[in-house]
Amino acid sequence: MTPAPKEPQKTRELILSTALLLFAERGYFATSVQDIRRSADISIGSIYHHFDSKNAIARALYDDLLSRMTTVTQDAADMHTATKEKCRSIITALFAFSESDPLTMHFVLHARHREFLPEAMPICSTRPFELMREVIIAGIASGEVRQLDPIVASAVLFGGAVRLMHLALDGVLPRPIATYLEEIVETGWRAIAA
Amino acid sequence: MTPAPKEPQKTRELILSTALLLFAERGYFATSVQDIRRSADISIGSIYHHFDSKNAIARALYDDLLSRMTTVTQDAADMHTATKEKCRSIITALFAFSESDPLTMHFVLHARHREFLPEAMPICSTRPFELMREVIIAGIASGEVRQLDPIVASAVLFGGAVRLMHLALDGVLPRPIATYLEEIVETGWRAIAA
DNA sequence: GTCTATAATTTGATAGAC
DNA sequence: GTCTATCAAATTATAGAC
Repeated sequence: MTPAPKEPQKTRELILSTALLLFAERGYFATSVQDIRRSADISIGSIYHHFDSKNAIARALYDDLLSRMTTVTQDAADMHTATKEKCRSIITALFAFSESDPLTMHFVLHARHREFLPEAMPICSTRPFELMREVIIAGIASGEVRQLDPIVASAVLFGGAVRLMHLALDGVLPRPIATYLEEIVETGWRAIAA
Repeated sequence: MTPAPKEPQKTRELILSTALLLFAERGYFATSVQDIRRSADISIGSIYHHFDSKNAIARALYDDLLSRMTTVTQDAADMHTATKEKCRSIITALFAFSESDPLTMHFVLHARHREFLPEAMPICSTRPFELMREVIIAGIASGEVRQLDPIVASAVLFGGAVRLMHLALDGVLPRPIATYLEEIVETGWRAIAA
């Protein structure tokens, strides 16, 4: 049978979504290009037509997810003026993200990006995590947050939330992560509130 | 020149320490048995004499580090009776561990063990992390800790500390991790104290 | 733009001498 | 217990027809 020519953009998307699924499930190194080919039901040639290498697929995924996470975090912070509300909003957005797109969040939180993208910064030095620290620093400046090392304050408040997301993605949370939202925000905030 | 026969235990240790170094540096999949051979300056045959497979090396490392972390955590908790002191003691021990043996801690915190040890539990379900939750649960029962979901309380207190260890291992902490000890314990405790 | 076929390497692992 | 030599399979990537 003749191969049905598909729209080019669709194939590219298919490769990316298939790769994300497999990378999240087994990790980058345990996923071969053959695995992607098989799962997506396309040919090796097609994959290499759209991407230079397996690494380029991971890079495209990484760039995309980082820009999406940055947008989500930035928008969440911009929705409010009070520091506590900014923090709640960010955590809400992250929890929502991790429920609506668990594969992407899994790839963000669990993948050792530097193992296959050597020039990638540690995830905690990327823009979304910087934004969280900036919110805390502004909160300290305005007197809403205690005089703490911003690194410590971030670690407790957002680190606690991130930890919950890890647990959720590992499948060891008894309830949906959204149900922990209020408690984690209130508990974390109590730690750092002025 | 004739190969100098070494004590068997020494070779085994050498293989393990070399593998730990490489696994921590590049990850399990990015490290080949050839890499281990080259780094340890021994032969392939010697490696396969001591271990059945590359996987068996990782398993041995994993079992060892888990039992050491369990001992450290258990001992730290047993040194005190008050919940806050137990928590401080555990975090102190973990920080010390991560400074005295950063490679092992890196392997614990960063490695995606389930990628290469399919039957391994998520790291947060292992004994050391269970112990931390048990301390919190006992603290709630005794009235030292507020009536919180123990998962949330653990995430904020110990998750904050674990987050700092991640930052330290990623090399983005400006000061030695030990200098953050007091602040992270006091801040985390404030979140969950009754 | 998609395909099949295959090249070039590298991988984990084994055999057998010493 | 350590070594060298080697295997079979899998890997990433390319070539070239359609």
